[in-house]
Amino acid sequence: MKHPSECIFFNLVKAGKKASRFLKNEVALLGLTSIQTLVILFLFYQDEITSAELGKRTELDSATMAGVLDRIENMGLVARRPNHDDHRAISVCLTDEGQMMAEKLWDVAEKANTTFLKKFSKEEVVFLKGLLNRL
Amino acid sequence: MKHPSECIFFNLVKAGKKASRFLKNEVALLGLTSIQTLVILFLFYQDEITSAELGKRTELDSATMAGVLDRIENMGLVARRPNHDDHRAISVCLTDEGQMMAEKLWDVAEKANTTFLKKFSKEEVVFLKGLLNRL
DNA sequence: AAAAAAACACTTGTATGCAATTGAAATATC
DNA sequence: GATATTTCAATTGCATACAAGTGTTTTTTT
Repeated sequence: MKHPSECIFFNLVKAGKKASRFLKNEVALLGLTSIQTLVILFLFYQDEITSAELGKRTELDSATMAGVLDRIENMGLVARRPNHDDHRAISVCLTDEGQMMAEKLWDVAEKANTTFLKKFSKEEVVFLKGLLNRL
Repeated sequence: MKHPSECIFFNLVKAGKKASRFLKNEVALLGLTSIQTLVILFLFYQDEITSAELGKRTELDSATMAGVLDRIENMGLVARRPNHDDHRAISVCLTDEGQMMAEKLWDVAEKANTTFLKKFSKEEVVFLKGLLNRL
């Protein structure tokens, strides 16, 4: 390593920030952040899961998840419901408003993916995602 | 996009977090975070630069930079010195203690890079870095 | 030279990111 | 069946991330 800019940790953190900023700008009109968007997209794919399960899928720990849920719950997009199978757990559910928001977010996210990856060929995208998933 | 886990923003944010956590664990013994480490490595490569210049190189905005510098300055690793060419600016300099720390950090970072990328061939690493830099 | 615009470092406020801890409930062990 | 361990959701404390704004100094424009 001859220069810190060759450090893989720097490269990956930088790329993550760039991605987060880009998505944030795309969803800013809807009043959400990039992380709130990702949480809602995962709920849109599968609803009524526990906070722990949602945390595993989105890669958010329970401390961060609590805050994110507080905020999107206050916006009326999700609801915390008691879980009858396990009294320690909660079920996180999209409200009707949350469902409508999720549909909009899905469209925005798909377009943003395309725009963000415009310069890359399909093969490059597949290769990039494959490498990232192996980290 | 059939599943939110295919979203490039999710992939990149996740990879950035994984990288940050890995480096953080490697440098934890030295009492530093991953971002503090990267800032010191950039200073080790070129010392006595302004906060703005350091921010450009490390991709930290001035608000974040102020906090990071406060902390590593309190540890005695860097010093803020007046800039005689531009009275608005400051010069950020490694102290003697900071120099010694930087040498240790460089070694740790090099080893961590190797460990983190163990599964990947040289060609894959070059390709990955190339793709990340084009984002 | 005077006025306007830009750059520099910093602060504030809000949103993650994460280690460590808490209290309650479920599971494992004995 | 009583006890120990684990799991769940949440909180606290500290470290980024970043938009917006401040006061000071420099540069540009007129």
